[in-house]
Amino acid sequence: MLSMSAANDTALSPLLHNLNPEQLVAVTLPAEHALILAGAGSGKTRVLTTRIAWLLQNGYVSPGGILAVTFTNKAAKEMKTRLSAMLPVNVNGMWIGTFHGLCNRFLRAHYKNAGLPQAFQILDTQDQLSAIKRLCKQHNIDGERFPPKQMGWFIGNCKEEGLRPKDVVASDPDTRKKVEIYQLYEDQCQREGVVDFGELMLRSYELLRDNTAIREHYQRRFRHILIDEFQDTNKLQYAWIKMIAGQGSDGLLNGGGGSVLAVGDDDQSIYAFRGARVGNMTDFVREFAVQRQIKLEENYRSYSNILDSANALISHNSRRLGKNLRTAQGAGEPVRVYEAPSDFLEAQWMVDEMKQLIRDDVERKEIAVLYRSNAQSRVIETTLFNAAIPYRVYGGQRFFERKEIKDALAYLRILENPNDDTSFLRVVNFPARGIGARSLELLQDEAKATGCSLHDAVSTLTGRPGALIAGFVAKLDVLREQTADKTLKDIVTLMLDQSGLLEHYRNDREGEDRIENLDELVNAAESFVMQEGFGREAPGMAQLASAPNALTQSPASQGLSGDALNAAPDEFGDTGETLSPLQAFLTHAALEAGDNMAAAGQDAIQLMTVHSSKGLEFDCVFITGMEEGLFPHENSLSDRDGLEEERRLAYVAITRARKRLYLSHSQTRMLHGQTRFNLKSRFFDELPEECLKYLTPKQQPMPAGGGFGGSWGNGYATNSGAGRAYSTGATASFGTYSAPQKEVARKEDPTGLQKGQKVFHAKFGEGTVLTLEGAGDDARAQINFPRHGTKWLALSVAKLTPVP
DNA sequence: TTTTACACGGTTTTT
DNA sequence: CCGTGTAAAA
Repeated sequence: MLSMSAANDTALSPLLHNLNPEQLVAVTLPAEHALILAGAGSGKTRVLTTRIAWLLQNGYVSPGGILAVTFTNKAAKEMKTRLSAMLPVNVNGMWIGTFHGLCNRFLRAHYKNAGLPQAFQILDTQDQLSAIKRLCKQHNIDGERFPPKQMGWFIGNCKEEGLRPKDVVASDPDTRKKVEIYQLYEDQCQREGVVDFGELMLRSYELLRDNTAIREHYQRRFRHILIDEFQDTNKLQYAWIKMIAGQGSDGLLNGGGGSVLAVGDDDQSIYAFRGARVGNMTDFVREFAVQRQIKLEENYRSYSNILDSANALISHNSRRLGKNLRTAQGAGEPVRVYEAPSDFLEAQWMVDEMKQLIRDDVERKEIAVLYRSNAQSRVIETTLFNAAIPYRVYGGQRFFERKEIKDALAYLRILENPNDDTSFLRVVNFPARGIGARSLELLQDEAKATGCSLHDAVSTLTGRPGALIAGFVAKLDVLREQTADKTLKDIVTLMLDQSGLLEHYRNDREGEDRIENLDELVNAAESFVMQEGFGREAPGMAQLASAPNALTQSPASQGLSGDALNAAPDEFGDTGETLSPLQAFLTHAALEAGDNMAAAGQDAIQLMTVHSSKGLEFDCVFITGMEEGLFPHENSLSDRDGLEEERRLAYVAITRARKRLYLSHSQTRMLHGQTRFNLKSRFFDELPEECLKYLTPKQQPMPAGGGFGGSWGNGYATNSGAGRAYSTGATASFGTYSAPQKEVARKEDPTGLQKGQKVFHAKFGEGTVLTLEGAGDDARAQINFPRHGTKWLALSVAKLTPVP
């Protein structure tokens, strides 16, 4: 069995059926470091899961020897589901999860070594921000010079770079102050027993780095490490992987670590803005001395007109690892290009087109609208709404992030940890109890002076404010007693009642939705208990140990005695320490903010940003707002890396489509209350003509000497004009999409400038006008200066000379 | 303490 | 245009 070759396996194992040659190679790789370049729609997830199943089935590794890391909970869940469909294995016991989820698991198991309380709570971004705000107020830090948001960003970045306050090189006073705040923040978190997302990663990394026994244990244990979406890893995550794989240039390598299989696609790297480093892919190849790179280029998703367009577009990027998608499917339909006079009419056209598609029996959920920025969804939503077409928007507020849910969670957290000051302050006066800012200031001063938590400082306060806060604390203490041996569901119910949250919203005329959500929280608690099997078996780490024969029916199970599943927790004596259901639930809430889709219509048009479309696919895709300044976004135009990321974004968008792809752009667009004139995106020029079909007459290319890019109707320039057309909703009268654009006499702009015109600026030199905005004194122009990038200039201030 | 007014800023996002 | 957040008034 063990000596069986891959070829024989193919014949015998149904696992390997229907894999193409490259996929088969990837799945059956020997135990060595490897990089898989998996193009869009090339069956990446399938390869990853089949690889794990294959390793397990052939007894090359036990379930405990696998470490599989993803970025999103969704991806982790998908992997688990597919894996358990292939093999009778207890996937919940396996180390398959997100970076943060796995770090959490790791830190819980070794909380003592990590210097954390067993029940540490996790701060999400909101919590982190309010913690920083509180800290700044406490220490009289100028919120103007050091905005809390930026501080959060600064702290997060430091952690991603693996830098503690002492490690940050601060040359200027501003940075020194920031580092000081960073240190204060760290102290505060430590004191309150909370960690933010960055801390989960960094603390895990440091523990591995500094504790030889633990490091070597995990290096021995994880024989196969699989990383999904490798192009999205940041510096710290890569360092973490090196550490756990026993592969590093920092003297901590011992060669005994497992094999790393990195799966990624440099062309789909779209998260540089949040710290992702595509460079990790090349670093990985170098530092791990990777011998095998496998390219998965066979695309099973799209027809070739779509694929060729994507290939042509992305070929304009430099510094690629090099990859070209191909398909066995035919050319398919051409990519349709549409130019609208206004964003509103663009939406109108799109809705008309959708109606036709729906008439042709395309399911609504197979139609997706992609846009670069969220602001664009508004017009589309209203148009769809008016047409009574069901739709759903991705990326709204998520369940555990809603205000009322966060309030409820804060109460629960205080029950668990009375020293959680963030949660304390959040709900001490909500619902209102007559505890004002003044009283809280006194309390905070007292706590600061004594160095204790707000909860512990309460007894020192006197007078009416003191009594009120003491009352609040007493109430919670009673509630803590009451809930001590209750089920999670009962705890939540009791809390909702005793805190007065439910009553508060019952008295609120508009509180119905909130009550509904709070009810949903009770349900969530109940189903969480069911899912995790609390009350029957020991939770958390113990669950891991309770699955020695996970592969019960597998022929390989005989080879699994002395399984790493058992070894891990036992060796460190952590199995006895388990999280209470409430603690586990709170962790779950922080780590999985829940569904971020709007209420699920059964069959609805899908609306989302290009970013959130990654990993999804649809029969028909509309990519809207393909305009200069929007896509590529103006903020990304200044440097080449920015532009290349925009191009990858467009590549991701295009490769979402299976059968039919529409690209549309509009001459005018309402943005920030002003009508903007946009040129069509440069990306159009990078697509192969033979794959395209113009639904509107093609714009004239911009003459080399500057000049004028296309025409726009002045009639759409005013708000009222667009507004009127909008409210009539007279779809029949919008015959614009087949009719050629009216050639409107070009009115001389009062500023004397036109788009595409070359101008001269004393400082920036010669440039081209990209966008004109506003009028009179507010008039601004976006100008691209080849030497200095793209600038926004106020025309009333900047001295510009037109160049012929 | 709650309500109302004005200023400000506005890519992309997961954990 | 439109939501957020802080400052002033009821």
